[in-house]
Amino acid sequence: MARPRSFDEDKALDAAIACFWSRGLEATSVRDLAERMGIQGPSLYNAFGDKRALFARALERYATRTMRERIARFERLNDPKVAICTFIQDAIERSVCDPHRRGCLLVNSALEVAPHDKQLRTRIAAYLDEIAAFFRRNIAAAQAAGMTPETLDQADTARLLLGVLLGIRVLARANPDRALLEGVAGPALALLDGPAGTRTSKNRRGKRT
Amino acid sequence: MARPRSFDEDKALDAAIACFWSRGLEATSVRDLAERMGIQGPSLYNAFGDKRALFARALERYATRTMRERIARFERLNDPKVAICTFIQDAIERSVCDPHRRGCLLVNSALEVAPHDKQLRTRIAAYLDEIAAFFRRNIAAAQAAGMTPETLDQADTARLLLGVLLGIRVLARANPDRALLEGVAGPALALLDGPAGTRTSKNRRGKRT
DNA sequence: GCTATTCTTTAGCGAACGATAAAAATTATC
DNA sequence: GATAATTTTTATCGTTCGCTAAAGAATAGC
Repeated sequence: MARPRSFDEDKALDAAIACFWSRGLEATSVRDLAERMGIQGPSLYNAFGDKRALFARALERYATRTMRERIARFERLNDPKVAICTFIQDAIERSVCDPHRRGCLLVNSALEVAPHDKQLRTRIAAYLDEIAAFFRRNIAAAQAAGMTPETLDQADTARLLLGVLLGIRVLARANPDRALLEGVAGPALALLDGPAGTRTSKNRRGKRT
Repeated sequence: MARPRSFDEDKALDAAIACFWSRGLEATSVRDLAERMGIQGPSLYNAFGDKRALFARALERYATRTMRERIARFERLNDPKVAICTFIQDAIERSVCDPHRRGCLLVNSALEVAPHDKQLRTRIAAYLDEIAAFFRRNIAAAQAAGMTPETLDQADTARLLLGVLLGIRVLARANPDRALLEGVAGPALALLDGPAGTRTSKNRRGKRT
């Protein structure tokens, strides 16, 4: 009953993600977006509303395709401590091998966008909370499996790991040095093993390289 | 031998700091800056060069008047562990009582500016390194005083604390909740006391509120 | 094939951007 | 008071910004 859309909305969203990821929300122009998405400006407005709404859509897609995908993938390993360590180590690996220093779109948005936009802030806080919940869930599982000391507070340790993750992402924007980033992560991940001298075959992680 | 400047350069820089702190580098216009600095656009260009050069000057002044001032003030307490804890706790306090969520200009700049500007990135990395050096210096002093376990790696623990600080600052932009931010800091600061059960009158910190 | 509906394209709106040329104003030196 | 040097002011420059009106193109229902 009407002219069909001539472009793939998901592919267009992926192009928008790439734009926002590289330059952020404010510094990305609608013209840049339209060009990378392979459409004209008015088509963008027709399909997505305005730049901010497109950003919200892009961020939601990023959360699903990147953050949630990783959480699900690492949890399928069925080793909660490995899931946590792999998640952090994966962020370090990506930071070190990221010549344009794009970092994480979610972290970038938490800093650039959250303070100035109440609606997006709520969504961003919810995404961050999903990461904290992932950490907490796996800390609890590690404790239940006797791999991590019961003395660790689940909520606070999860918060620590979230803070460490964000810190790594920020630090990497200025200085993506592996020794530095692994230095940040090391003592936090070591907490999961408990104090030296209490380690058994159950709670010792493999050597981190 | 020439017309003298009619404005105070430091007061103008303070106004520029306020602008960049609230909205970042890109989102702050030269017109905003000139107005808040109480001068006309061309006077700004005459005195500081361009927007980027003004930003560099503002950031350097911020580093001295805010970051270095706090480091010096907390180190004058002559208790290395208290200096570290107070630094982190101070950042939390400021984050919680910050209705505009301005955060820390240095952290904001590390994320917004560092990836896109090599010169500023070098400076920002150096500022962050000053913070890491503060942490390391005081960890070493705490160990020398028998207040902190020798088993802690000085460099990595300092890096962890830097990461935690940055993480707190980012997290606060989206969700400046005291329980959340203190949850991030708590397990990291507890590391300085060593494992529960090994604590003596020398290594026990006061209760954190 | 006509109509109704939606999308795409062309063209451009007014506003804000970073930056500057040129003139007026203010000082020190002589 | 004249001169030279610097700052301040006024008035823009050309560009880019987010966004949109209007016209043309493509589809489904009849």
